[in-house]
Amino acid sequence: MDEGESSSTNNPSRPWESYNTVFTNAKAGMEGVDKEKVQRVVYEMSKGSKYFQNEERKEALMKQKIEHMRDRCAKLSSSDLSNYQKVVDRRILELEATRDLSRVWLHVDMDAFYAAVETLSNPSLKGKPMAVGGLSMISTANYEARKFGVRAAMPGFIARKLCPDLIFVPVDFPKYTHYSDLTRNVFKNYDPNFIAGSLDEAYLDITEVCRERGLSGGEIAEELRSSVHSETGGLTCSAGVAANRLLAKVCSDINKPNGQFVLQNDRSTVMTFISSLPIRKIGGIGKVTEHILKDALEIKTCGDMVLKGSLLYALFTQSSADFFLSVGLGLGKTDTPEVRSRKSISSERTFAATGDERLLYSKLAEIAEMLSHDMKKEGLTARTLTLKLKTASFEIRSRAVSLQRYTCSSEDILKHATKLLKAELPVSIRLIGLRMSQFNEEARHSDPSQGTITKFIVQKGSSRKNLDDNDSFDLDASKNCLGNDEMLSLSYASHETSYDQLKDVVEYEEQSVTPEQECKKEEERPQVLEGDALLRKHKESKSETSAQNTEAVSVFPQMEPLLWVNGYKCNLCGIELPPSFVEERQEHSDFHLAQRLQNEESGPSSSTTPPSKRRILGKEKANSKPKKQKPNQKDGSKHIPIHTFFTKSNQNSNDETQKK
DNA sequence: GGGTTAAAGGTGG
DNA sequence: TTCCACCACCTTTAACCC
Repeated sequence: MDEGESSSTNNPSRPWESYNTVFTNAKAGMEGVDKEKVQRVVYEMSKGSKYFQNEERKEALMKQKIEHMRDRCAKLSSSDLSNYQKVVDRRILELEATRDLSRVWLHVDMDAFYAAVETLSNPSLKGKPMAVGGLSMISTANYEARKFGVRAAMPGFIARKLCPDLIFVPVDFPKYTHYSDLTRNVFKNYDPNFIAGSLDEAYLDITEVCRERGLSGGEIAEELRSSVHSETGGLTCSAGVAANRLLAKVCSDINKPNGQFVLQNDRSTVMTFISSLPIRKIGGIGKVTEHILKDALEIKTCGDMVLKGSLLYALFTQSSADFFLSVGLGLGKTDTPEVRSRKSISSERTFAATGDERLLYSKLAEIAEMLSHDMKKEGLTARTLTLKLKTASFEIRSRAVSLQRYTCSSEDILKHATKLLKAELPVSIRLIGLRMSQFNEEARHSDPSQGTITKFIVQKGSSRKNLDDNDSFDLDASKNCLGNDEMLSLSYASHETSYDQLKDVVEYEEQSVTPEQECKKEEERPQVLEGDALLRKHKESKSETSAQNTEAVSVFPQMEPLLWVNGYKCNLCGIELPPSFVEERQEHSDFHLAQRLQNEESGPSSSTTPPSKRRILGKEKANSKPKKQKPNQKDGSKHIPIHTFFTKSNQNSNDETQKK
């Protein structure tokens, strides 16, 4: 048994054979590669590194998982299995009933897209091995480079070892976006509602086009590919045509590059095709799942998934088993889904591993700034912040917190990210990432293409209703920045974030501000301008010249002065506007004036007084103390659950058999 | 008990 | 000589809340 498994042939003289790298797998474009050489080079260059050690750790974990699954498998009685088989039989009938062979789907995939675009704009690269990316990581390699075993997601230094003449070209996203747009212009002629998977691939429902023009799916694919070639000035793509998207995607890979494959829409053709297809060809089945299915259940082809359905339903969750079974039947999505909007936005950076807290905090500040910038660009506010860390030993940690308000301000992000990071120290880190999720859906549809945030505020400010709506983007943006007293110290620090300031913020908060207090403070604040320490300070020193770090650019009569802190940040709402944005600054001043006038006109109880919604939000999280006290992970004995992904909890499996 | 949140992990481009 | 990215999606589990 298991002769074919590299993981189980442990030949001490050829240790690389057991190193499970993803760089020699069954993906396209690697035919004729000396796989053993690639494997050996990758192994030699990786051996002993921290990365390698982590890979070994993960490998061991996976083996444990497989062992665990084998155990459970062995414990299944024949009556368990026959019960599960009944479940499978029923599910097969249900799934068969959903089979739709009436649609024609086409999957287009550009060939070595980034590399091809670079060659187009620099023809001297033609015929030479080339990779887009850098020494740390490459994004794409052209087909000349692939002959050496160089491929996407391979570290550049290994790629150069495999192919010493490899030419590195830096990534140029705007260029790829331009060419991607050209291809999409072609796609929409065939399906205006096509689904863009990424810059270089798309799914098209060509059912109607085929019918209207009396052409086959294959003929349409030929025409489309030729059109892409001419419209882009020479880029080639591959296509797959089949009854659903899952199959079409598999098919587009078959005759890559610059080819296509058509799978006829009849059940027996589909079943023949799928039954012998290696499971790894299916999108969603990666290295780990492949390994588990092969080594624990001896499932190698999609056909095996149907044959061993009872095991799948016994050992995996319902949704995983359903997925596997539908794959085995050659089923896939045939509808055109609603336009999906993003669920999260993130930014992360890798750097030389360090445990230096100052350095880490300053990296964190940079990333918070980048993330905030991206969010503002897209007009997004969100309320769940996740800190991601990769330790020097490549262990990934994530820590999340849900905030009381939607925000996109770098100060808010940094404040909470700092708290999360602080709890992890001391630790040596090589990557920090920040992600924001749980978007404010009401605000996200606002037009992010506006010139400035100020303009946006002014526009919306013309409507009282909008002004009073606490969930609208404008007020959130300003209130977020007005938030808490302690945040002001951050505002000052934001240009040049100082470790000591950050530290103070965190310590101050922990000592004196509970979430409940934060809520209360918000409710007590009758209007935007009050309850703010900095403002009070300004009131006291109204007649004096501005403080050292501030610059008065506009003073309204009978009103607190509008100051630009550090020369660029509004002290009333925290919005950032460089001095050169003269017009925008004037508009911004007008906005605050208008708001003040409105407040005076309608009395202190109206306008921006927090209504019920905000209170609910506050209440929701009023007791959001650290929910669980995670076991201390700094002692090196970090617990990692073994039977997590995909596996059902052990003790339930028998009960469930009974139930069914 | 059902819904929500946090944490971890897999996948793909 | 150097020594493995960045981003977004999804699923699962456990803990917690009402």
